[in-house]
Amino acid sequence: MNDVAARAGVGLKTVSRVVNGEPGVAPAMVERVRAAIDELGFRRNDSARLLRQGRTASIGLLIEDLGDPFSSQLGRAIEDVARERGSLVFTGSSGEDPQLERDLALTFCSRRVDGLVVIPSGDDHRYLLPEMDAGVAVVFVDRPAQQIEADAVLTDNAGGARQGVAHLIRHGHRRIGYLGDLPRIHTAAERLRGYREAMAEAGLPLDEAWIAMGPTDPATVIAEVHRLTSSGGVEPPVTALFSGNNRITLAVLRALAALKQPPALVGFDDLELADLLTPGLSVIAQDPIALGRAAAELLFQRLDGDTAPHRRIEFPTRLVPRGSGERRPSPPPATS
Amino acid sequence: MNDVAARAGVGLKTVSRVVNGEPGVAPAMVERVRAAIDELGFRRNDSARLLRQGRTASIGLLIEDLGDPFSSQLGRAIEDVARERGSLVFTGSSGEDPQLERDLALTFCSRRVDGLVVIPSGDDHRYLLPEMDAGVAVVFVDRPAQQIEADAVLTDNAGGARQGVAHLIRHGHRRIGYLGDLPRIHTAAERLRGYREAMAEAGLPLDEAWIAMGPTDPATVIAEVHRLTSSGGVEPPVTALFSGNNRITLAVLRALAALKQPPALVGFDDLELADLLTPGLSVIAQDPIALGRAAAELLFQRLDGDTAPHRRIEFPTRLVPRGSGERRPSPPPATS
DNA sequence: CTGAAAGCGCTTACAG
DNA sequence: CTGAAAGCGCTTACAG
Repeated sequence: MNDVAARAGVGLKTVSRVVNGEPGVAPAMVERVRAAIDELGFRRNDSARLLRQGRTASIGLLIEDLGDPFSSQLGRAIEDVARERGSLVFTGSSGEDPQLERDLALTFCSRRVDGLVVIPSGDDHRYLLPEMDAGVAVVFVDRPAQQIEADAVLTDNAGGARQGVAHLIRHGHRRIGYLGDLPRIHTAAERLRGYREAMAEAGLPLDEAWIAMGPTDPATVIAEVHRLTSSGGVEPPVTALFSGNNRITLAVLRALAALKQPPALVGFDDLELADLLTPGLSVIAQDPIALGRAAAELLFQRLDGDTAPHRRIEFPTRLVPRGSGERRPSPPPATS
Repeated sequence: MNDVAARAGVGLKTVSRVVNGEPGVAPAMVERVRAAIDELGFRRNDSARLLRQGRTASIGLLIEDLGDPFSSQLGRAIEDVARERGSLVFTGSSGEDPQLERDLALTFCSRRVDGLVVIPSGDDHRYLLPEMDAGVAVVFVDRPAQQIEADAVLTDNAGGARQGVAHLIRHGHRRIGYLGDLPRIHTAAERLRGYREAMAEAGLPLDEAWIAMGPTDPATVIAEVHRLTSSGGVEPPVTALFSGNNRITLAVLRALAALKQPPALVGFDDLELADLLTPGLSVIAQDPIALGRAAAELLFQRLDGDTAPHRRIEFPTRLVPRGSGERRPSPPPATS
């Protein structure tokens, strides 16, 4: 900018005015400055500008894995809102690692992002308190903050699981297996709660052996499916399964493909090809785009000065019956 | 930092030394500065630091749609490399809109990102020349730059399509339909070329009516599938289809689900549930993670000062036979 | 309508 | 081992 001013033979402030389209500059001056800008190929350095203005017009998005469809659709929605608000977004994948989540969050804060949208992995977010006190707006999505009070945009996880399990019960199932993620993950715990509630509401007994909360790698999930559905495992086998997230559902589908009489199945989270399977996959769908939009809008509301108490927004789920969840129970092999 | 210096009763530079862990500070001083930092809750402002250092330790990632699995997996790979290099990444979805691509790219450049990784939508990237001259490193992925010379990391699109179509020919097909994206998109044009080459190599005649390059919304694709495969459309109907990308493949699968005698199908790009369909979906798979890694690594090589001529890296595709592409031709309805 | 001075929060290049 | 001065590229608050 200095160079432009020198070249045009004007003051620095005049260049600044022209660059920012501020009024009150003589047309001849504007012309001279414009020419100098073109000759020098000048472009305003927004980082310097924002440093002086005391904000960065950027937000940080902390997700589990950018490569996961749920996260990336949520991210896209946030990106869109940010653009409407003239903000740029930094993304960072924590890979379900609390330490990495913390490092990334603090790195973003060191860059002085205006705000943070986070799908948390960790179970203690007190490390964010100093940052929030310093004025960084923070909104949690998909899972709430732990150990601190903060805005949260969530799916009704318990309600969704209850809805899915009730659907299976309505189709005649009494022994229903549940495959979920580690219970330390909030969504996993909530969904398990929904399963228990649905069973209790229907007055059905529940055998703890029907519940598998654990690592969700395909091998483990497949082994659990076998334990739940074939003789040699739980006795009598379950006639239906509820799977707690899309990764688990994928593994369950692969396990069921090998069975002659597969149990009924409802999965939490929709999958792209779910309607093209035989039978179609019945799911409890959540809406990552709605979650992302709501989170970003809440964040910008806070940045606009909204200091109302922390909000907790909850989105309902949607049951999508496609076949797999409407299969009737087959009599247990032992009795047939 | 000024406040910390005042509080600790030391010079600004001493605080800077402690904060950055530079050697040569008396232990007692370090202690005093540390204490002041804790009391004030001070955190270094990296944006200011980087402004002084003349770089931003951030790169821009310009993709078509963060919500698309191909883009987001590629993005995740770039994120990982960037983290290894101490860089943060801004993401922006251009939504296949050249104007938006340009706006986003220039916005990133105004923030003075060190480099740009771009999956281009537009057909003229001369707007980037001034930025590249100013020192911004740019690497194109998935599609090459247009009208300018630049580094590019690509998939062997023509080779992949040729491989897929040859696979169909090997299984007895002679009339093969091709459903692709708009030919102005580089990958679409290349894949069509591969189709033509495979047909020519096999000495098969090719009817231009077998080719549908156009909008890829589901309704249009489904209509084209009907035109190609049912009587009343091309005569005689094709016995196999090659679909040019994952979005098209999805629509084709939905159209085929309604047919009693579906044609064989090979799709470009893999899909998550492809192996669970009946029959399994045969695909030409590309590797978004390898593309992303290679692009990011090339970018950082450039940032490290590598000034070798522009490079063009091409990754091979992989044919994954799963059933749909191995179906033999059924005799055309007219002859049966 | 125009511009010189001070400052955003840091680091660089020096001097002591 | 320590720190005062200048500067990164802009804007803010003023004075003319």
